[in-house]
Amino acid sequence: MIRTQLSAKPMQATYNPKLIEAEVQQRWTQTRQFQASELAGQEKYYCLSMLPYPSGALHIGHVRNYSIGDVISRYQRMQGKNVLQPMGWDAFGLPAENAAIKHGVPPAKWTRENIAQMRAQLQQLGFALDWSREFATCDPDYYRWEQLMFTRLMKQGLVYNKLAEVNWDPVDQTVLANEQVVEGRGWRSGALVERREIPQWFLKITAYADELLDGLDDLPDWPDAVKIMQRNWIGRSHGAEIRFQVADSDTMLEVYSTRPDTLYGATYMAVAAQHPLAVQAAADNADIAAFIEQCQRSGTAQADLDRAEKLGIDSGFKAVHPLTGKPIPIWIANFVLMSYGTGAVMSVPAHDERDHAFASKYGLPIVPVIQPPAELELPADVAYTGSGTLINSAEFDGLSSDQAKLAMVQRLAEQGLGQASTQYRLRDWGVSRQRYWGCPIPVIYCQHCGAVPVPEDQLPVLLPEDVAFSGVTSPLKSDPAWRQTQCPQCGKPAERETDTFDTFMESSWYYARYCCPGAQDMVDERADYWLPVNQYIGGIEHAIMHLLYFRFYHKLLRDFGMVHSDEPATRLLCQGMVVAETYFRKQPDGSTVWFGPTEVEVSSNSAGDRVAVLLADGAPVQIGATEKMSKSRNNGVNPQDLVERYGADTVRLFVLFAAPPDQSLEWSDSGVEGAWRFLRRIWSGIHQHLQVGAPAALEHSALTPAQRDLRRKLHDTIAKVSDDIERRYTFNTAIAALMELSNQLQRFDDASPQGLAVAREAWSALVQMLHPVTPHLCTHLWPQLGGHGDIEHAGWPQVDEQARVRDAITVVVQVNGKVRGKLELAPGLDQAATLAAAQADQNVQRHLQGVSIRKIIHVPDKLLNLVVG
RNA sequence: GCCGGGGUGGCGGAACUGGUAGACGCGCUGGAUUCAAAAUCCAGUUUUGGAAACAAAGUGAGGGUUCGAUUCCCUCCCCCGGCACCA
Repeated sequence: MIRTQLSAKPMQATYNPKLIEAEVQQRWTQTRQFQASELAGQEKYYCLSMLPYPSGALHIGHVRNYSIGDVISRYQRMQGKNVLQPMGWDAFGLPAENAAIKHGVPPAKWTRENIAQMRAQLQQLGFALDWSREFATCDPDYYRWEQLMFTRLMKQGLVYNKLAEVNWDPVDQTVLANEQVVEGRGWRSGALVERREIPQWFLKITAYADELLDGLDDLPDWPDAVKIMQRNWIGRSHGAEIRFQVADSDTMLEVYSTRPDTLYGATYMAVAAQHPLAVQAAADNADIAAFIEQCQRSGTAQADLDRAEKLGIDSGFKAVHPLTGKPIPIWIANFVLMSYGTGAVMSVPAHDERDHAFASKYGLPIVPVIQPPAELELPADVAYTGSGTLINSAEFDGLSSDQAKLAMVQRLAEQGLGQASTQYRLRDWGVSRQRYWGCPIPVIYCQHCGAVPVPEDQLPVLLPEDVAFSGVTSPLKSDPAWRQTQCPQCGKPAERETDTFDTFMESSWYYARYCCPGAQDMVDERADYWLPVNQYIGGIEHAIMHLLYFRFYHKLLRDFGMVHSDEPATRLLCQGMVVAETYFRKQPDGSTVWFGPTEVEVSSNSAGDRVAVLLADGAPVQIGATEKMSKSRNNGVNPQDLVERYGADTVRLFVLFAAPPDQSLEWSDSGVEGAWRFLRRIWSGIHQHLQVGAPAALEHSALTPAQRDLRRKLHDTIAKVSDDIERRYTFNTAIAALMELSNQLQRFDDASPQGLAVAREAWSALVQMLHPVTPHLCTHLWPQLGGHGDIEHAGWPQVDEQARVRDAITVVVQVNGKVRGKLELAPGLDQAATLAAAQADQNVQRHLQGVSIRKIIHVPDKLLNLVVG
């Protein structure tokens, strides 16, 4: 018999995770257990968890994400697959700049120290990661390829520059992220934020809108919620472009509408404050000028704009209705955005809620043109937004909405005033950020040649790392030596682009780079072995933006011939967030300081309200919303304390057991004790089992009923756990099933040779099934139970269907839908036999007295419902 | 505001395809063990009535479909995520 290093030692009576976890992890490192290579003869399985932002310390949300990935990876490995599970760092981004401001540490140094700390924490948790492929997105050897890609996209015409709005802090003279705008004010200065237009780079994701939308149909193993959200985000709609002439002028006002059938109901137009007509109107009208200025005074966040009061002012201009020829007023409105479509809309207050509210407020006419179906009863003074029959629409009266849409578009086309059009809600991807800690955008501005991509042989454009960072101006912008260069085309002095990329750029292609560490191009042929990703796992908060950019980038890589599939990941699991309460104090300067859950104590006051005090000074802090754990809210729970107290296996087991992965989890560590007790019971149960003696060979025909019961439980459990892990992703119910098996196994007290054989089969399978969840413990126990070799390569327990056959099943008897009895019956009984058994039951008899059975519903082997009266 | 998800015992959750509501775990109560405590083990634990058998109510609120609804439909309330510069 081959004895492994671990089995040579006698088993200790008590479970000591510290000892065995360190020992097992050391062995994994020595044998490079999880280093993956491209093995042609073996089926590959690429399991990828979203890469973390190195915020400084792992929080429970990370543990949840990576524990899920690790269970799937280890399960697939036990199924015989060649598994790749890599890890890296999404290392650029705002928090490093914030830390630099707060603590005076250069972002690069802060980031790299955080990475070292978090890597150590991940290793302590025992995830089966291939560390040989690790990288940080701030490594020049990573971002150089992203710069190369961008210059290639420029040459392909998939990149362009245009003016776009940003949040401008007029006091700090800096651009703010939406997150840095709090109630309309700059988070540090407290100044009212303004919208300001600056030139920015865009990627033409809209060129792929149709493919991104239609491709969702080819992703059966992505959650519906994600696909629906992406569909709505892309927002393909079919409608018409309609041109309204501005009265007494040659100017045409072009609008897009999905409801050309309501054209006769258009009683006014609305244009954005930045629209040329608005600017023109403001030139000789102080009120309009003041209104336009007022419109500038808000941030750019869409949610805030939607919630803001809808305001407008008459521009004084009139538009000519394209079909009636009548003049209608043109208003300037704060809810129309220049960056959307044409910056102008036609308003049909009778059939659009927002237009209705606006028209009511400003006394604009409301003309109904769609008659709702007769059976619909509608409250008065409300917009009817459905379809119906046309009225008040001249010769179009009587047509249905659908017919009218076609007819109106045809008429407009004949008159040269419009045509059918398909539009998308999706906007091109703005990738410019006015920040220091990001990937430099590889563009040189030349007075003669314009914006020129940095030639490939001059890449990467390195980000200087040893800088002093004040937080107001980017070191790139303030360093003339870095900025100044020569134009690659004409050789004359020129300036570098000082903006950096949106960090979504880095996280859009990292999955491909993991496949080919050290490749001398963006990716190489090894990507063809590993891609697409078999299982992608990450937070539901990434359902739209990251996952859309990720899909988009894959299509770009495909069109450059670098990958050969249409979608980056075939299966997706979105875990719910781990959320926790937040605690804060407002500073006199208007800023907010956030405190972590370990820094405060929460209790109830005499009025029964929850109050919190800061432990450090005993003074109260405010209790904020319950939100996802984040650096900015400081509400992350560090798993380190739990790992030190209970070991990694207990922590992994508990986060998986606490809730199904797709549900959000409000953090509380009560219950960790239960996970810990369970592992201790497994340990002591096996210890006792080994003490009793050696098991005989299993003889199926010689088993007692109790022995058969245990085997049935075991094989039911194998079937359930396999299904829960592989198909349902409900690790919580898989663990519950293993607990049930363990409970029955501990009660099974049978020292006979066959009893020990059945117990040994069950303990061994239990340890195998638990291995993906608590790998250290199971790796250690496997050889004790006589398992050969690595548990990773021992396969997955097989279901013995014979063992699952039952000779009796519970059938529920209902009378009028209420449970009145439970019968233990042989399987496969027909309705008559089941009814006979039910009528023999005393309690059922009681409920059948004095009534007659009117109807019988029989679900074989499950239920008998007697409808009586 | 718009899009997506959720709401079940004291708590986390289970019930997978319309068929036993509350698996599993935490907590709590009682008991065993102990000089004592911790740990461990055993029993109980949705609410109400009852010694029990059993009965009634019960899955955010209200309504509907059905022999039967946590599950399907409608209206509403609350919570969470996203909304294009947090990642």
